[in-house]
Amino acid sequence: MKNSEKTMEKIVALCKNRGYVYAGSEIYGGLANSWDYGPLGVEFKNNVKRAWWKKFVQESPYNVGLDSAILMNPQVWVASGHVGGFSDPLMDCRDCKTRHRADKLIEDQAGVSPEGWEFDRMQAFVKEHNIKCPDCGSQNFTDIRSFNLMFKTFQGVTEDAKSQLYLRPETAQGIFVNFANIQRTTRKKVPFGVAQIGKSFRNEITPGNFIFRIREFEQMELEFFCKPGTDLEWFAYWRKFCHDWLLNLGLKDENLRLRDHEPEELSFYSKATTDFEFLFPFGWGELWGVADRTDYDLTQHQNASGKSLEYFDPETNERYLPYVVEPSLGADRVALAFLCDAYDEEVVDAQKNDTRVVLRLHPALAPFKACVLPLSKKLGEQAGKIYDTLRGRFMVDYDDAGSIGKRYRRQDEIGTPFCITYDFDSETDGCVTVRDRDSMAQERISIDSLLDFLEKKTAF
RNA sequence: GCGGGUGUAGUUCAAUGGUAGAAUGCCAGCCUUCCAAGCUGGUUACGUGGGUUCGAUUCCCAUCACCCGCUCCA
Repeated sequence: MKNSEKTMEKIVALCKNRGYVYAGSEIYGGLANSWDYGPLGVEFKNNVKRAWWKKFVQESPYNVGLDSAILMNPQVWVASGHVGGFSDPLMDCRDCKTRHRADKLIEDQAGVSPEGWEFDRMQAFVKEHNIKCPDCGSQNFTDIRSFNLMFKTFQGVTEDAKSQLYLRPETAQGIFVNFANIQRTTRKKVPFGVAQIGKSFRNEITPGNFIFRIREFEQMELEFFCKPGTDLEWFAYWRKFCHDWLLNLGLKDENLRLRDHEPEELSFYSKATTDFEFLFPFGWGELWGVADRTDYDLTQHQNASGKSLEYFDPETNERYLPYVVEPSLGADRVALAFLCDAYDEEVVDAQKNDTRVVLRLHPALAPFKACVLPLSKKLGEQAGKIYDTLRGRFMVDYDDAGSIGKRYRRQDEIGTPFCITYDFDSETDGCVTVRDRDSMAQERISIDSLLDFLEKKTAF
């Protein structure tokens, strides 16, 4: 099908109807932009995470894993810059109803950098210098409001300010504060990396687009520590590594673009950044940010904590703060990208207006690797034995309801790569028919070789 | 959060100031020897809370959610 025929409505509907993703808290009227992964969704997302972990940790000679706490000492967020800098000064134009960042308007129109200013000062400046709405020219702005993107919560049963904490807005800081622990205990030498998968929370001003921008989301981050001066080489290395990972899992290159940030676009801590963007039905959206963060984070934490985070290089007898290359991927986003990329409607018979919906997921990502189908309900007992055997090693489904064609279609729609049909000859010849989701080709193979077959076909 | 629109079975759509119908899906049974078959039966809805009214799914208000813009960046 054409990209233009793919719509979010279709994909969201499939997700809801088949048990990939449901609206959160639905029986209570829902909760804005919260989504629950259903039985199929959790398998799928786990497969995405597993595929990432395998490439970035298990198979990597450089990297080790970590699972740090969501709640951290609040000083972490002061040092990282999130408490001060993670809130945007926003004001709305009362006339044309557009929203703007006050600091950007000041910079654009007055040529003054308001970095570090209090909101009151910015607001006074906007009035004094006749800053205008860039859309309609009006000066009729609302007051500047602060939108701190961090979720606040409390530790302990009393809700006083002393025990106020934040839910982490990124997993990266858990890695930075553990840098010395990990280096010492693993005896890793620079260059090495620390990978982490976990939930993060941001009070996004405007979430939306299904699971693309949600307030509670999951990140898959790698912080790769290297010697200063080698950082740009490693940046290029990980940029390609990430690209290959996406392509090997079947993401179409034509729906992907790598956008290198212009120098003026770079974050204050970053020396180089590449955004991996995917062409969603709603447009290009960022999937993966690969950034050279220099020694910004380790410097901040070393200064704020007073603990040395320097690395001693035994080969050169030097001490230095490593530079960091950070490929940071949104798990929900990349899962959505795989879903959108895989979604297909194939016309089977144009005259009968017959189309089948196929989710062409990489077999390693598909929730079910196979579905066992008895050709007739009378064959249920024997087919059930095959199902029991396969279940021990793979996520497999079983379906005996309806015609065989209908059952194939059901599996196509949820992305199951193989259907295994037990028929009236199976008892005598010890073979079953394996039907391929994408080609619809059928192959007769022996029951004994099914495990090996699936092992080979669904590996990543 | 602001402005505009929407809200009836799982889904797609009806009707109505006197409590709702269809198609499809789903479940069960019969039938069926490899690509949405057929027959029979069954299941399921007025987002939530107020108000007006003898009575509201229908009118009004609020709230919640969704869609489109503003904003963002994993």
